[in-house]
Order: sequence, then structure tokens, then C-alpha cells
Amino acid sequence: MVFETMAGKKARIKGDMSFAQKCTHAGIRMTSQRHLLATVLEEAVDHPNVETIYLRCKEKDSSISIASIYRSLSIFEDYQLIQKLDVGDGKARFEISRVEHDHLMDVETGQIHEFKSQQLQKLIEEIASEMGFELTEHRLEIYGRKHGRTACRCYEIKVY
Amino acid sequence: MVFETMAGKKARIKGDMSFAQKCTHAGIRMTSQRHLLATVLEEAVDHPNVETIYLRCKEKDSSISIASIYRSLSIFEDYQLIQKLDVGDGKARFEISRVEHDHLMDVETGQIHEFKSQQLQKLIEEIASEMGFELTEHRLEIYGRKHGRTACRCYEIKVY
DNA sequence: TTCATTGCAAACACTTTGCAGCAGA
DNA sequence: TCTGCTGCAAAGTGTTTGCAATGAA
Repeated sequence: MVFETMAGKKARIKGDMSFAQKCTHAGIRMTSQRHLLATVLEEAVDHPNVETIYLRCKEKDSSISIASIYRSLSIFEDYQLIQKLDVGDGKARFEISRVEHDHLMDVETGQIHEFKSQQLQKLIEEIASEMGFELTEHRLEIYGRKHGRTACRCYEIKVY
Repeated sequence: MVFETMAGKKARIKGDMSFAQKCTHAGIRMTSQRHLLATVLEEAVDHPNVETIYLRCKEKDSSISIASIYRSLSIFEDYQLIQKLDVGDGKARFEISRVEHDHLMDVETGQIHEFKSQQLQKLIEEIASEMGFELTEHRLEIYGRKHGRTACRCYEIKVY
């Protein structure tokens, strides 16, 4: 491809931005607490719940309050910079919005594996369409138990 | 098929049982409150949350307490006679366990449509397997907006 | 300078639990 | 009879909110 679209360029720039920069870019007023939160979210390699996020923030600034965490998470979510996850334990978990993916949870260890499947996405869209709907979103959680056979990782994109 | 397996016979008998009978069959001590709850669950054509279930029970016996509702729902769930649903509003909803199915929610009206897709089930099993897991369960919620075209109802099994 | 954001604590919403009395098998 | 169930009220848990002080733009 010789020409690059404006959208493509922006996307590339956006891809290089830090999470805090993305927030600023989105027009969110960045306080020191929100910078902290941004860093914690960015450094997270798991899917922390609010309590965990709060504790990680506290390590860096013990004066931060959980109310601010809740409020800022809610704002980041409104701007679609992060996504809320529901693993069924009644505690909200968060992750920075990346490519759309689904989750598989190991029922024995609680480990969450991320994966994506084009085929699955397509099928879900088809189902919605056949039922007379335009897909806006979906949420899929698979629960499973590790089996003996060595895994083929063709779908997997991340494991924690 | 000429011969019927014992399992098949049992299943057929089970299919004819009332929900309360299934509870008894499962070894659950049936009190008057639980009979009431069983009836309410059986009569429900929607996916009521605990509050709604409680109110429906109260209509028939105003002395029933919500604590008993919670406790009995939890027991019914342990015996896999009912299933908890999570539509993302923070309130648990329940439905009597029937054939496995998924849900599509109309984001504009909140209506919940049930559907099942063999193809989807198979794909999810495949994904789990390829990731090294034996599928124990899955939870899929599709969110969508009604589109103009008339729907082909090939997947749909129930609409509320 | 201005107004959104903060920390604190109280309020909230949903759910669970301790206890003494009650009732199903 | 005897254990498990009930209603009640209190406690628990995760989240939200009112308020006065603070701080980013």
C-alpha cells in the first residue's frame, strides 16, 4: 500500500500513545490520581478488580481514595478507554481496551486466558442478524478444565 | 428406535415432572415456601430477578421472607435445577434449567431473546479444546439493535 | 480564576448470616 | 422426633454520592 489514510495514520499514532496520553487526547482532565491509575492499568498484565487496582495505586500514593478509583474507572469506561469484565464473582474487573477478544477461565485455577476467533465473531454476527438484530456487542466467557493433550494455541492471544 | 434406554425413560418421566417434583426427586426438603417458589419459577415466562421473584411469591403468601428466597434459590441452583443469569445490571436473574441456550438482548427495549445454535456450541467446544481445555460451561450474551429486515427465526427459541 | 476532581464518610443496593422458633419427613 | 428451614434483623460486600477543600487548565 502506497498511500496511508488519515485514519490509518491516526491509528498508528494512537497505538504509540501511552494510556495517559490517550486519556488527555480524549479530553479527560488528568489529575495526578488519574495519571497513577493510568499507569497501574497500563502495567497490569492481568484483569485486576477494583480492590486490586486500588491497592496498586496506593503503593505509589497512599493517599489516593477508592472513591476516586471508582469515579475515574467509570469515566475511562465511558470514553471506552477501558472495558469492564464480569467473571461472575460479583466484582468488576477492568482491562485497557485492546482488540476485541473473549475469555476462557480455568475453573480449577481461576486463570484467565484471552483468545480471539474470527470465526466466532462472524458466527455471532450471523446469529444476531438472523434474529433480526444488528450486533452491537457481545460477551462470552468460556469455563473449562485443563485436559491432558498439549494445546494447540492457534486462537490464544494471551495467558495470565 | 425400538428399545428405550433407562436413561431415556427417566428423562422422559423427568420431562413430565413439575418443578416441585423435580426438587423432591433431587432430595430437596420441600417446605410450603419452596413449593411457592417452585410455582413462581415454573410460571415465569421471563427471567425475573430476586426482587421480582420475591414479590410474586408474596402475592401468594405475604409472610414469605426474601432471605428464604435467596436461600432456596441458592439451593435450587446447587442442584442445577435453575440457572443464574447475569445481564450486567448487577441483579441476579433466574430461570429453570432447560436446554442449553444463550441470550440476545435488545439494547433499546431490554427484551431478552433466547436462542440456541448447534454450530455455536460446537465452535466453542472446539476453541476450548484447541486451547487445551475441556469445556465445562459457557456464558454468551449478545447485545443488539433491531434492524429493518424481517428476521429469519431459524435460531430463535423464545422471545419475551 | 474557575469548575471539575478529590478524600472522607455516609448512604446505597444486593446478598448473606446468626438466632430462636417452627415444621417437614 | 429431629434436623433442616423459616422470618427477622443485623451484618457484609461492592459501589455510589454529598460535601467542603483542592488543584488542573
